[in-house]
Amino acid sequence: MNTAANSRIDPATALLLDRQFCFSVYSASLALNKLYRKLLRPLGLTYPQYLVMMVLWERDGLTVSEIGAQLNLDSATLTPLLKRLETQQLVSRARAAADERQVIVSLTKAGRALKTQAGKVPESVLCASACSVEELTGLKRKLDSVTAKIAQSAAD
Amino acid sequence: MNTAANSRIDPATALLLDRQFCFSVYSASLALNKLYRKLLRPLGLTYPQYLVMMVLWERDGLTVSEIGAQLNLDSATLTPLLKRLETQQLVSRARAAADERQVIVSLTKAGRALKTQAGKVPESVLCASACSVEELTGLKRKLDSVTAKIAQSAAD
DNA sequence: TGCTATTCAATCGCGCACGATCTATATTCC
DNA sequence: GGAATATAGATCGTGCGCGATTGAATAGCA
Repeated sequence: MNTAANSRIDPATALLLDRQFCFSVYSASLALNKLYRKLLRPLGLTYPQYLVMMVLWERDGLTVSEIGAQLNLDSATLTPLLKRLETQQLVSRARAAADERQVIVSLTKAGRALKTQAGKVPESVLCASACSVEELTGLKRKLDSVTAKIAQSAAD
Repeated sequence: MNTAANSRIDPATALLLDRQFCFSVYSASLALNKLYRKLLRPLGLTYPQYLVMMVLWERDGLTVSEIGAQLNLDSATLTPLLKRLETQQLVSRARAAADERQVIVSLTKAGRALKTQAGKVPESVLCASACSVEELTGLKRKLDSVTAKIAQSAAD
């Protein structure tokens, strides 16, 4: 299907072309991170911490694995992050009674309260992008489909 | 222009919408990183190291700042990374005679030789994406334009 | 010329990501 | 019930990113 297109690539320019798309994603990610750093500083959150909080705002009392499944992160990343949120009194962690292997992560009152403060963040980001919701949605869909393919290739 | 669209956003769904686009970029970046980790393992490089090598393959003998300008990275990130490349004997670092503040980064013979080995990487990534060059180019262009806006907002 | 301001790289501290390993609990199957 | 297996989290080591600071070299200017 795209074999014709692929096979026509000049190896010399490929080292540039390749850099362009992947590097774009890489740069976009770093730029977003910087923007979020600025926007989230008042809340005392990093972007990954904000992601975890969003997951919990949507549904409280999840296990570490359940959070990880939504964010594609494993316990090696989440455990320390959750401990930091716990130190900030935004969440509490407790072993599940039914299955002592699991740790249930729950929002504290302060954690729930933070949701209100976070309300302005999405609008700020949207505004910073100078894009319409439709544009971003379209871009997201395409990006997601590429990510799915990439993730599959990375897996095996 | 998109003010109308922006002002119509329901704050409750915004916390989801927002996550969708930015989270897509974030996830794409992590997924690409994992793919590159696999592809670059034989070369002994990480993705950021590979980026630096690509910059040098294109033009050798740059200063740390010049490399940083192309990759949007500063010396706090690059200095340790370059030291690791130096340890691997892929680059050498030397203070510039003309301006002792600058450090010139040069490819070693092994560093230059690595370019050949890296030749297959871009094709592998393109293949993994299951996209045509045209699709990726289009996606890149849109992403870059958003990134430029985001970076500007993050700056001030 | 001398003094200040700027620039460049290095360093420090912190927080991700993640491959690999470890421990404790739960499940399975005999 | 008990041994083998599987699962959930925690831990360890390494490598980014980056805000903030430092130290050295240069540029600029009175």
